[in-house]
Amino acid sequence: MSKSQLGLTPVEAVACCSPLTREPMPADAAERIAPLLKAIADPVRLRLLSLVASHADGEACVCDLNDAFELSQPTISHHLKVLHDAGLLDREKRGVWVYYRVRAAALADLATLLGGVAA
Amino acid sequence: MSKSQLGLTPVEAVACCSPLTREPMPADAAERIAPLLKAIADPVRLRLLSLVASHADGEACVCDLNDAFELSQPTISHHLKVLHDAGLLDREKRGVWVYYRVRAAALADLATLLGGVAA
DNA sequence: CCCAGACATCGACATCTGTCAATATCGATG
DNA sequence: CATCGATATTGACAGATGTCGATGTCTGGG
Repeated sequence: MSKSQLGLTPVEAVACCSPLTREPMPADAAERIAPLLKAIADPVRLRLLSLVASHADGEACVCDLNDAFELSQPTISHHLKVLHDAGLLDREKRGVWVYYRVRAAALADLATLLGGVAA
Repeated sequence: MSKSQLGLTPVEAVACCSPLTREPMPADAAERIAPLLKAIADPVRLRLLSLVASHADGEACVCDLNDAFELSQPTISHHLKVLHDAGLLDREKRGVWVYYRVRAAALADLATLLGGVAA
């Protein structure tokens, strides 16, 4: 609970604090952005993103991705799903194989946003 | 386990895959970066970072930060510790009060790195 | 020297997360 | 249509994470 609800007069606001020079990130924006960051805040998923982006034509099939890690196939599939659900990877099935592609715009937006916080 | 350990000759490499056009992020880099992303992948910590950066002189005292959330003081203290341990916030005690300041360079590095993944 | 206030640490708890083995689904092929 | 290979889904489990109340540690003032 905030001190301002204790019936103090405004004048009693303590002197330790500096004023705001701009509006901080609103709570709803933070709630919207945090899941995207959670999606990439894992070493395996970071490498998956980078690996997909490093393939010719910007796309990679799952069999390539599986072989790049010492992890079970379901685990890689799970990480790909997390990235896809977050909107960071596009998914396309062609015949037996599934190809993933990086949504560059989404990543770029995140990068811009981070730069903006530091300003 | 990778297919290449099953005794297949190299020629049998399946045809579903496209080649790499650049080196993907190395595992050790991913292990180093992921903790930084984990640190900011939380709505409260995102708002804390933004709130500190939005204060005059780029610093804010904890009392200001506590009042901005409907969370207990230990919880805010915990989040500040996470950000500080990650190297994203500097901490300075002046008298009774503690002031936090954003390490802009660290955030900028992260932003650059994200932009680089999409490339 | 003791007290009050600012902040951190501790211990506990519910929830979320990463991982695997087992199994299901789906498309090509004989 | 029976089967095989490529991916996805499910269920289970250990460990990490966010939150709180209680308590500890400083620092300045009486």
